[in-house]
Amino acid sequence: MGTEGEADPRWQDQLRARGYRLTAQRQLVLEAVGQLGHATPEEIATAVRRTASGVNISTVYRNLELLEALELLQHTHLGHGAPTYSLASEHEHVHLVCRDCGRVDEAPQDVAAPIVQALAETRGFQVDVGHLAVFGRCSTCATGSA
Amino acid sequence: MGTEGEADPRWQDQLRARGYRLTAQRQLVLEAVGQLGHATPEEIATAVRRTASGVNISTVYRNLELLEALELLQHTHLGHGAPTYSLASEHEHVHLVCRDCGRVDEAPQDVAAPIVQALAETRGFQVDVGHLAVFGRCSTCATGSA
DNA sequence: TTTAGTGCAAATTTTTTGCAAAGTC
DNA sequence: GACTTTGCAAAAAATTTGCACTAAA
Repeated sequence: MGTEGEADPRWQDQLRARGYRLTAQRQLVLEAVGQLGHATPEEIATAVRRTASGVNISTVYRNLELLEALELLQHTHLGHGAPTYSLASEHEHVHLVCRDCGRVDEAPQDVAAPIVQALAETRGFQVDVGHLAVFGRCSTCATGSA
Repeated sequence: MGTEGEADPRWQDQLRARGYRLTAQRQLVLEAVGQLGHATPEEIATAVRRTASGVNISTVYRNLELLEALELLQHTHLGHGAPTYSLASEHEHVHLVCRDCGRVDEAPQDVAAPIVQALAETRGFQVDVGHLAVFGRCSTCATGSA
């Protein structure tokens, strides 16, 4: 593992190869997602604006959609209505969402191997591990109460 | 397994015991959720209105919230922004969401047993199996294309 | 009768869209 | 220069809230 919060350096070529253009906003959105980890569009917009003021929220939305279509990003529904985005290259893990404190932790994808295999064998269902969100209570909250 | 689309018959007492009242709208919402399976607030409202015209969407929202607080219902985030509700008593299964056709299938919770155990042991994380949504491609979509 | 619940309409919040101006290739 | 992308403002969706009225207990 060497990539921490960094997207595949060739993403700019991927963009151009498909006729899209490289813009500052796009770079910033991708960077912000890489740095933030799991972030909602709103959070991403805020982060982006810390660098370049005046980047519009709709631009963030449009770029998140584009970057996801290019498979540079992926989104998962972790909390309530808020979708959270992260780099596709970092998505090879399982999300652990604590329903009490709301914190999002990560676990290596091999913990999911048994369920992946079981579903593939019994029903031919191909699990997208990067999208796997597991809800429950983290150790901190579990020991704290009940 | 005997309960299909039916809530615990004592739910009315549970309501009253906590000082809430039994209303037609509440009954209808609970029934609709039981019949629909995985349904968004909008779908539930539509279903309810087939029986009693004129039930307001905000009433549906308020009752979903209440019934969930009473643990008669539970919601999960399966698709995009839409939370889907189902009876708590039927929630003892894993949701399989196909990212191509969008269909939601169910698998018995034991397929999740290994991951539940692994997370409990390695990190003390208590998985809420009823909330587990697994994304991927169903057998139909998987064989159809690539 | 007392207090909770409903309907309705208005306010929020979140996301999308149209279009002229600015930017990239 | 041609064609994308952006910013802005307005439009849509999706939820939530305030309040007078209705209804359950």
